[in-house]
Amino acid sequence: MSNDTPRRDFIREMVAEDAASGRFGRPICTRFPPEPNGYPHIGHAKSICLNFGIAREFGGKVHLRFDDTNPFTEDIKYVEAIKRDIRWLGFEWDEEFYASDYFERLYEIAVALVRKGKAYVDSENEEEIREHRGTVTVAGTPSRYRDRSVEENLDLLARMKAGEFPDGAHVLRAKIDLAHPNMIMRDPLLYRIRHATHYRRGDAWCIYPLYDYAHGLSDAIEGITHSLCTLEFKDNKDIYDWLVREAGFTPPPEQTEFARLVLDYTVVSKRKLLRLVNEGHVTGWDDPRLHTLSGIRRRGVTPEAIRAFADGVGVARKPARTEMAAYEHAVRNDLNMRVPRVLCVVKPLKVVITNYPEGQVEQLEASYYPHDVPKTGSRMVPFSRELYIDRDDFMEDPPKKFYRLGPGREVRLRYGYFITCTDVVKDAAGEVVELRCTYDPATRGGDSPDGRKVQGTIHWVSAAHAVDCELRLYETLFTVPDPDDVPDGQDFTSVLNPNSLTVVRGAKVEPSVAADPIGSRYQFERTGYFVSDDDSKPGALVFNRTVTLRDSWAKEKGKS
RNA sequence: UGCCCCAUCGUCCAAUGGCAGGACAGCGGUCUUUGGAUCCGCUAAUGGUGGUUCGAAUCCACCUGGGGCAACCA
Repeated sequence: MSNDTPRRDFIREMVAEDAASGRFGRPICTRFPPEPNGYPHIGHAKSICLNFGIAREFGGKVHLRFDDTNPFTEDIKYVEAIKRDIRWLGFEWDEEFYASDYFERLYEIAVALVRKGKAYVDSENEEEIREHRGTVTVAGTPSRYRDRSVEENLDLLARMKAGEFPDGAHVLRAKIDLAHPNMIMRDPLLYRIRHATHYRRGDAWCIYPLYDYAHGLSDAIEGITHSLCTLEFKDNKDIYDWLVREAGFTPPPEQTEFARLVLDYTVVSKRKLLRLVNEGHVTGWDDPRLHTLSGIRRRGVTPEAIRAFADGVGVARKPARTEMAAYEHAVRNDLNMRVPRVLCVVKPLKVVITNYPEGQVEQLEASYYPHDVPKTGSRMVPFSRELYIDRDDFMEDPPKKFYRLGPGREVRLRYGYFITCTDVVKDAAGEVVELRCTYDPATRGGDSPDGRKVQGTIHWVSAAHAVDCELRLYETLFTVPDPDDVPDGQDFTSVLNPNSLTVVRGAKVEPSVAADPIGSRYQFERTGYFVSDDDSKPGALVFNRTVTLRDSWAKEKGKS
């Protein structure tokens, strides 16, 4: 786990109390209950960390339960993706369950409710039911079928199950109160008819329980103690409690709500993700610009970083938005201690070292890690007469605070030599195409014996040895923190960031990385953290920028 | 408009009737063979009005503001 002394949020305090008092007479048991109809995202990660974390911290168990009660939308491919992503995050469930395995038990409970007069078959159509439910300010009115006899209800329910009726002909509803101030309690629907093939149960069933019915009872059946969900289910707690009580579960599991994670500049709803994918705004569910766990993974973020981020965000009841800076901090903080540094030139500018012997190649030792990272290792990087540096590291007419190369200036080539720019070569259009420099042979490795200081250190590669690569530079997918906060008549697609992806071809990376496997992470010194992409091939390397380095020069530039 | 939930630095989270604190961001400095990292310092908050109390961010009332609920979705 990423932390040994987890923050005591209000949920953990409650669980600690319940564990100490023995309230449930059994070990703490939580659950993660995804519906297998989409890919897990950063918001799920918070819930996973909470539920799995609590089970671990309190010596309890955690169940992975697929809430697969809607045959229209669910698919086995999503259960595989969800399992893969939970494991990637670093968690393993104690038990794996499916709500669809409880269909028989759930049906028995429904029959019992009918027998008790607590549920009835309603034969009004969808529209009538909606109308009769009333509104938030006006009470609903009972269905004309509400007072059917127990016998008739039992008969109808059995025939619904037997497949005698078409979709929509009848529903099973709890008999509570059509005037209830909580809309959820106005005789909520328990079962609907769906002649559809379920991805696990096939055609065994043609009636399917709704969320409110299946969820609480599934918790109760499994002996869940703490059922943690997001704020929007607060009103559903009434029906949750009603059902587990009517079904006779004691002590009943307790639902507690917390605020979902909302990350600035992102969207995670399945509907919106689907549109982004289908309309081609992104390349797929694992597009590195998306905050699906598959996108995050492809972007090069580690599970440890996500866990640290989730811990840092905390758990509370207040709906909140989290700044992207907090996320990026967690990512950099993790990568800083983890990945080797290598040299990569993004926009190459040729440099000829005029006093360096033609044809000579030196191998210079370059540490993989800076002095303050407790890891060791190094590789040799070739140095020769013709190099590339980044265009951004040269200015013909540099301002005072620009510490890099300019005419007549001396800088250090990282792990290399001090060089001084003597000439600037331009093409017919006046663009700088080459720099001519001299090097100081006494500064090999980057130190000058005479104690002479240079302002700047820049990265470089040897022109003849560097490997061409493609860089994919990502920015936020949206231009505004809240992509749903747009003028009337527009939606989140109107605030897509046209610069969310910049593909750089012809970048030059040092040869040491040429044969590394896909998924290898690096810091390209002074540029950012990168990971080799799934598309990367030997001879056609592709790197995703996971996150930039903090850049105080960019800030300084912005001031003027 | 009925019911429910919520309200602390710019952001996120603490303080559980007794000195409002941490993290991120920002600003300034230190250090530096990454304008990275580190280290140091600074800025910055209890939505409002009443009440209870020796004492209120905390308890109560009202107000204001934000969010959720009227799918045969979850």
